[in-house]
Amino acid sequence: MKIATWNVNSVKARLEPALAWLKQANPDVVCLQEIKTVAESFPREAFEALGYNCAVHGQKTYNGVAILSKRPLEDVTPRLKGNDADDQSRYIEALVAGDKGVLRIASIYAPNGNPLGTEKFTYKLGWLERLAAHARDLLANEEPVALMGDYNVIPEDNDCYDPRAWVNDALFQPQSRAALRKIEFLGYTDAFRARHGEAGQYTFWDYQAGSWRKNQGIRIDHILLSPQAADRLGACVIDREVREGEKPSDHVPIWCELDI
DNA sequence: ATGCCGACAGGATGTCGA
Repeated sequence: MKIATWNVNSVKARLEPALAWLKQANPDVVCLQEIKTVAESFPREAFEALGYNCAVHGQKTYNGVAILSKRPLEDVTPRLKGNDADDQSRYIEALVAGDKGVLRIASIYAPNGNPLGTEKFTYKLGWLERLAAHARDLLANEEPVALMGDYNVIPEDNDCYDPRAWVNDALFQPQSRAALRKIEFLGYTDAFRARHGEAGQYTFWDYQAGSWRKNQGIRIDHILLSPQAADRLGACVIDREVREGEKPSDHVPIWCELDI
């Protein structure tokens, strides 16, 4: 099956480009982030017309995540456990069947965390800690799992155009990178890095300062696979040409093939 | 220096993103 993730930066503002990309890329499952709308206003019919079922954990104005799937979505679980007071919609998980097995898949929108020295950064680190705890619990099931989305973490120096430009940014702090690395050390595989060693492969380019034109991007959208999923990994590709289209998101889709 | 751009809510312009 082909699974993808894309921070669309408003599903309503991105509806036409999203539908065009879905028709062309034809993924079986898509995780969306920053849909910026409540479930009642999610443009469900437009996606259903392309054959997708929709699981939505929405929020007004900010955040919001969803999973689209051609096969039915079972065991749909919104919210990341570990803090009942957290009312930001940043996580939804579901179970989806493939031809050869079942995949547990999560759409993740980790907090940005800027500026440093504020509760926003503390919240980011706490959220990633909760994600790691949940990721660890999922490993006990020994099933294929894909935790995919906008982690808001630049893993390595070669995942940004200039490390010096990011040293004071929450996305590049040692604590943020350690939080992502902790999930990998549990046994999860960065699908893109498993298939590509080259530097300068980005999933986000800021709208400002001509970042896209100058290819000054960062790689912050990640597909993390449990061992049972990583064993079935095929290609992993960043659809960077989507950034060239009309009214683009500042993120582009990234997808992989799983033999499931 | 910390805007530049874009989306949102609301009906001007402040907040947020990364």
